[in-house]
Amino acid sequence: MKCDCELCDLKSIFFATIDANKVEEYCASRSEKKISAKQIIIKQGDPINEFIYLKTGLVKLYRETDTGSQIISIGKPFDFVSLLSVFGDTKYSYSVSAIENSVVCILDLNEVQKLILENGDFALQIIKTMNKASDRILFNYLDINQKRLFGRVAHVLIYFAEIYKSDNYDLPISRKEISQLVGMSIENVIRAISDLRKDKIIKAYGKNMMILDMKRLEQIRNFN
Amino acid sequence: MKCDCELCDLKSIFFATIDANKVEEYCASRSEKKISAKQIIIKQGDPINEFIYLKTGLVKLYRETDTGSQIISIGKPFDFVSLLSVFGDTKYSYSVSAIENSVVCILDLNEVQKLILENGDFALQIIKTMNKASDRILFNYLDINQKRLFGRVAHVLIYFAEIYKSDNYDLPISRKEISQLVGMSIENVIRAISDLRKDKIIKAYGKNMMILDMKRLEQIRNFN
DNA sequence: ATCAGCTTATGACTTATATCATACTTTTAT
DNA sequence: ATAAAAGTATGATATAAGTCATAAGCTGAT
Repeated sequence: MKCDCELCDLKSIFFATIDANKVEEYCASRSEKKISAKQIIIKQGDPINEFIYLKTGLVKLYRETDTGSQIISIGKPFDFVSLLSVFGDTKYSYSVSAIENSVVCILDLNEVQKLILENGDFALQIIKTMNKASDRILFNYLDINQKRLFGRVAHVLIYFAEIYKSDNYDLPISRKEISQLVGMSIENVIRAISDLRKDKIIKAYGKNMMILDMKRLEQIRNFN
Repeated sequence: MKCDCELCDLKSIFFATIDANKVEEYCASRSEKKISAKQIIIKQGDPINEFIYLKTGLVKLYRETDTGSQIISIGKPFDFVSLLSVFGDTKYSYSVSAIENSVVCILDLNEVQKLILENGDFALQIIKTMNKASDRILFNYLDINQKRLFGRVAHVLIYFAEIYKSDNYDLPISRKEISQLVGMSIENVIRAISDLRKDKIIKAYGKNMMILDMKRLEQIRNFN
């Protein structure tokens, strides 16, 4: 199997840090797995022995708590989905499931560790990439937490508009999942979406989402 | 300057991964800096060119936002205080200041990077340590966010009891800082502490904090 | 084709938290 | 030593969010 993803961070790191002939070797050792929407990729409590990143699709990182499910982050193509605790723990403390049909690339964790041990350039690049990624998750969380209901919902709607690079897209997650992502009750999330619709800031029909007034939506995100 | 901290993670990593004669070299190249309480160690926006960890004392990692100051985490001895974004960004996106008189160890970031490039064992250990540390910050944050006012305040009081390994300690931070740490208003944090005192779960006089009924406080943390 | 179960939706009501006002205490600066 | 500023404290009130109840619309399994 060849590494043929144009934008793959890991491939970029491979090519930037490993001899060309060895790259093939690593690329060949990886495996690809198709995951259909709603299927689980990583289960909280499972032993960590793979290094997984997302090739195409969309996934959610979440954890089960006494009070329900809490979504930690949405994983986009080329995100390291096994990012959290992959090198720091032996068991996953969170789950990952596909919210769209997805393809993940799977490398043996030992192989990646061996590469880190043997190749300093690779190690440094991995550190940089992971550091950046975990920062993004944390600061995104800190940002959301500063906001109130409407700001949080607006944040999510704009977030997906950026992922899909369009103001008209199909929401990949349910209202309930939005509520788990922003930490508000499902009823209030639905109400907020309804109100935004009534104010003609969005057009929302079921999963279909159309942002009619991005300026105002951004204001709501920034000031609510 | 020698590395003489019994529990220093970095020293442990040095000794576990570097030739004994080279360890001395790295230990010598580091510098120690005394920071008195309330002094700033890292300022949001500053360029990142040092790798800093805490030798003694206590620090807070925080960031300034439109709505005020948000405390991200409390740094304990041997925590990497420049953990976030140190390898992933060029400028600090948060500040660090001492909440007790502290001593930090400072290494040149280039030296650490060189070490990562040259020494795979060192690289892997650093990745593991940092991965673990940033996980702890994120999951602590996720935990707090599941709780309501009383649970959050109880969480903080128990947190410091664990740091000081005692049920009777002086709070290193003000009520206001607790409010910035748990994301609730200062008045309600004060009220919660007052109520816990009235219920004889704690004895709080100014900064002095004495946990009288740890069982109940833990219950409050876990179920509120 | 139909029923069960989930999602979306909305209203009524409750509760948690924020905000405002005020007072007293402690710390800091001059 | 004293004034100013910051921290602690508490009550009253406003507001945001949660919860409960109910219903209509989808979706998936049999």
